[in-house]
Amino acid sequence: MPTPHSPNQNHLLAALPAAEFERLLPQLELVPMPLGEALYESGGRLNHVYFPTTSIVSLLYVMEDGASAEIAVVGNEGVLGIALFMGGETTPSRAVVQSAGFGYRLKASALKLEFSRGGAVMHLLLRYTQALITQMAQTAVCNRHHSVEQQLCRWLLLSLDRLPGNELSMTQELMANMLGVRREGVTEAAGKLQRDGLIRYTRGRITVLDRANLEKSVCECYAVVKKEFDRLLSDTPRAGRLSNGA
Amino acid sequence: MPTPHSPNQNHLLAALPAAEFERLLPQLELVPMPLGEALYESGGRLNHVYFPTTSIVSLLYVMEDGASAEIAVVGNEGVLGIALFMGGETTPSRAVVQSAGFGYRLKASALKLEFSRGGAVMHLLLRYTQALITQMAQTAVCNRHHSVEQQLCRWLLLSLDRLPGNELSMTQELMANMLGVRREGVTEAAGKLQRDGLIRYTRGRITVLDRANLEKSVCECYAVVKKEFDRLLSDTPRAGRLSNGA
DNA sequence: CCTGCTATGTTCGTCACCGCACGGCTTGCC
DNA sequence: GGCAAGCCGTGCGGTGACGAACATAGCAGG
Repeated sequence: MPTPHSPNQNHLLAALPAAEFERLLPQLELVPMPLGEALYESGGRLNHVYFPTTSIVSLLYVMEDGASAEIAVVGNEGVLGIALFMGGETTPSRAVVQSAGFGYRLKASALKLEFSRGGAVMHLLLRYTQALITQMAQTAVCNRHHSVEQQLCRWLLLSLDRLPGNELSMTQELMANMLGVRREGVTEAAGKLQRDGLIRYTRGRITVLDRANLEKSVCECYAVVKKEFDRLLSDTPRAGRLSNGA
Repeated sequence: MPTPHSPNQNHLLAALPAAEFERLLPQLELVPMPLGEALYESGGRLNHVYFPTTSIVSLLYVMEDGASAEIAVVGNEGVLGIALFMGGETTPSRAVVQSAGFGYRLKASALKLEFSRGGAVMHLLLRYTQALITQMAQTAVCNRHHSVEQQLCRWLLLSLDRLPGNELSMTQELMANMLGVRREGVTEAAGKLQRDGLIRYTRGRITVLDRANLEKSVCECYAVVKKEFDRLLSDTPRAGRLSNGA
C-alpha cells in the first residue's frame, strides 16, 4: 500500500486547532528525507523548520576529534529547528536523518510569524521544547550512569516510538555513532539482546520481537522521557499522543 | 564591605529594557539561598522563579538508586523555573543550591503575565533557555567522552564564571555528587590540579590560582557553552555579558 | 563464479573508573 | 586537652569500555 502523505502524521501539526492548522497548511511543503542527510549543520543558518512524518532525525554533536554523541532524537512527535523561535537562530549541533522517510517543512519566516502571534502554535512549540529538554537531560544522566546495553535498549525504544511498525533500518556502526560508543560495544550488546530473543537483526535491519521484555531491560531513563512527552503533549485539541507506547 | 544587593547583579534582569525592569522591580523579593536548599523538587509545583545574584544553583537529576548527575548550573547569568513559562509547570529534575548566596524571586503568576505580553522579557527568557539547552547538550557529550579531570575543570570554570572572586566553597563529596562520579575520583583529579599549581584547596574551600592554565586543561565543552551564552545573551539593552571570562 | 565491499563477530591487552576499606588530618565542641 | 565529626588521601581487586587488529559472512556486480 502506498502511504498517503498527510501533515497530520506529525503529532505537533495534528495537535493544532483547526484555525492555525488551516493557516499553515498551504505553506507546508512535503520533502523526502534520505538517510544521512544533514538538515542543519553546527552553527549553520536555518532556513526551514522540519516536521518529520515517517522519518527520524538525530540531533548530534560532533567533537573536534571527530567523536560524536547524540543529544536527542526527533520523529513524528516533534519538530526540528527550535532555535528559530527560541531566538538564537542557530545551534552548535547537527541534525542528521537517521531513518529515511518524509516530512513537511515550513519557511523560517512563516514559522516565526505564526509563533509571534502568541497563540496555540507558540504554546505547543514551547511545550514540545520542554519535552525535548527533558530528553537531553536524561541523555546526560544515561551517558553518565548506564551500560551500553541499557542505552541501546533506550535508543531502540525511542526510535520505535517514532516509527510505524517494529522494524528499523540501521547498521551497528551508525548506532555506535549515535550512542557515542564503539561499534564492537554495540555488536556485543545487540548480540545479547538477540540471544535473549528480544530482537533480531541482519545487515542493517533490526526487528523488535519482544517489546515487553525490551522495556524490562531498559533503564529508567526511557520511561522518564516518555512520560514527560505524554504529559506535555497529550492534552491537545485535535489529536493524540505518542503511539506504539506501553 | 557589605555587598549592597541589587537585582542588577543578575544579568538577565540587568539586560531588561527600563520599562520592563521598572514593572518587575516592585515584585522582586530578595531571598537568601543557603547551601543545600532545594528550590524545586522533581515533579513538584513551582511557585516562584528565582534570579540568583550571588548564589549558584545546580539542576540535577536523582535516579531511583540514589545516584545523581548534574544537568546544568545556573547562577547570576540566568533564572530557575523555566518550566513555568515553557508551559510544563514542572520538570523531572531538582534544583539545589550549590553555593550559598542571595537571589531575587518573582511569583509564578507575575512572571507568566509578563511573559505573555510577548515583549523583551519573553525574548530574553527564550534566548536564555536556548543557552541552557546548549549547556545540557554539552553536559551529555562531556559525560560520554571526557575524563573526570576534564569534567572537573569544566565544572570549576562554569562555577567561577557565575561567582565573584576566584574562590568557591565546596567539598569534594558534593562535587562528586554533581559530576556523578566517586568522591575518590574527585580527590585524585583535584590533587593533580593542585600539584600542577592550578588550584589550591582545603577542607571545602577551593581557590583557583591559575585560570589561564585551567582553561588549557579543560575540554572543548566549556568553551562551546560559554561562547553560546555570550552569543545569545550579549546584545542586550542595559547591560553586559558573563563576567570573569577569558 | 569470482571479486570486492560492507556488515558483523571475536580476541587481546590496556586503562579509567568503580566499590570498598581504612588511615590520617583538620576543625569545632565539650 | 580530649573527643567526635567531617573531610581528604590511599591502596586494594574488579570490570566495563576502549583501541587495534583480524576473521567471517552476506550481498552486488561483472
